[in-house]
Amino acid sequence: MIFSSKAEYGVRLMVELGRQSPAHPTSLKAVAEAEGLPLAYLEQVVARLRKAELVMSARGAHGGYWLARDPHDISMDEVVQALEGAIAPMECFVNEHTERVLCSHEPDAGRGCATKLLWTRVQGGIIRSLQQTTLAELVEFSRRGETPEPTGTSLPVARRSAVPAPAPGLVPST
Amino acid sequence: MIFSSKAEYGVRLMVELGRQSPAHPTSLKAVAEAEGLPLAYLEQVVARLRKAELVMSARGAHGGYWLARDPHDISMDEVVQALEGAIAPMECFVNEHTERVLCSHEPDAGRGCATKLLWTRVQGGIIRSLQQTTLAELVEFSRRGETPEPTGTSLPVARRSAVPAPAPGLVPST
DNA sequence: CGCTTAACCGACCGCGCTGGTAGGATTTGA
DNA sequence: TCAAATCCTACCAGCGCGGTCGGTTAAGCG
Repeated sequence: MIFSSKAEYGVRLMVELGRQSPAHPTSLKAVAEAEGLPLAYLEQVVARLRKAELVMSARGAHGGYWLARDPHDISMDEVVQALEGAIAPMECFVNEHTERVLCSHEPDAGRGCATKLLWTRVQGGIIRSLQQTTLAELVEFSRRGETPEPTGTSLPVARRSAVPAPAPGLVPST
Repeated sequence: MIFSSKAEYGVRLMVELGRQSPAHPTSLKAVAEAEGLPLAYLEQVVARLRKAELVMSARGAHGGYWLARDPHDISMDEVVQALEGAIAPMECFVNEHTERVLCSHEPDAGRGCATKLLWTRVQGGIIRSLQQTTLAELVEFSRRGETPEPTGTSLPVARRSAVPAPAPGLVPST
């Protein structure tokens, strides 16, 4: 799997906060009950969002969390990165050293590294998808149960068939 | 990380086979030595490619492996899928049931699932990147050490700046 | 025929990460 | 002073990853 539960829970938490008015803080307990998630684990998740300054917090009774910025100004690549760490297709993209997998992705002897080309394209595809989605979109989507534009923030959609359909048979083996 | 070493090794193996003339089989040992990979582990990797009918094999002395099809007709999403299994951002995309992470991605009560929208877009981004890359491209890239078109199979490249640069600061925390 | 090469197969295994839980300390409002 | 909440650290079981090992079968060669 590409993303861990931290990403799932964290995004849901952000959406939940986005659904609230930013005036009053929302307690984690409320979110945990609304989404059916373990409270103690949510604490770890929200800590990452706080360190990334995506949410703010108030302690004590009637404390809680709220979005640090307008949902329209929060792109999901920030959120996912805060939760998951670096978005990289292979280990060597983030840790040049200290890795197990044998990887000669350095530009060795002028010969191009074919796999690095591939992974770089994939990384670009992922990051673009995340950057083009704002938290506001997800909040709105969670309100209506309907399908908005399938991709892109507010780009001229038009050519829907350019996307070759999210893979016809992409959930088979293993 | 998104991909495991199986993907890395498997893709390298496919590129290596693509560099050979398809007439005579290449032994795993030769590939292992050329790429500096553990032979015994490569066996497991190539077994997946064989089951997916991407490579063919001959046993016995002077046996080995070769590509089952022309590199131009092999898109990398087939290869990666054979190696990694389903390309899914979250567990529930592949196993509707039998999962640990709490995930209510079913269309529950008409309310849209915001995270599923996001993960679907990401999945689309990945799969598009993989589909648009052919093995032939990687083989050619491994011959010349130079950078060809940064993305797209053989599309009119032109607008390179359409890609918002593979993330400026996307390798920080964790 | 026997030797060598190499594909094929299945069992095993250490390590690190994931997905939590437990318990407490601190801050704030009532 | 009590309750509600954030905050922080430590701990833990399970399992997937990245291999290794040993053996079997099949084909070429002298």
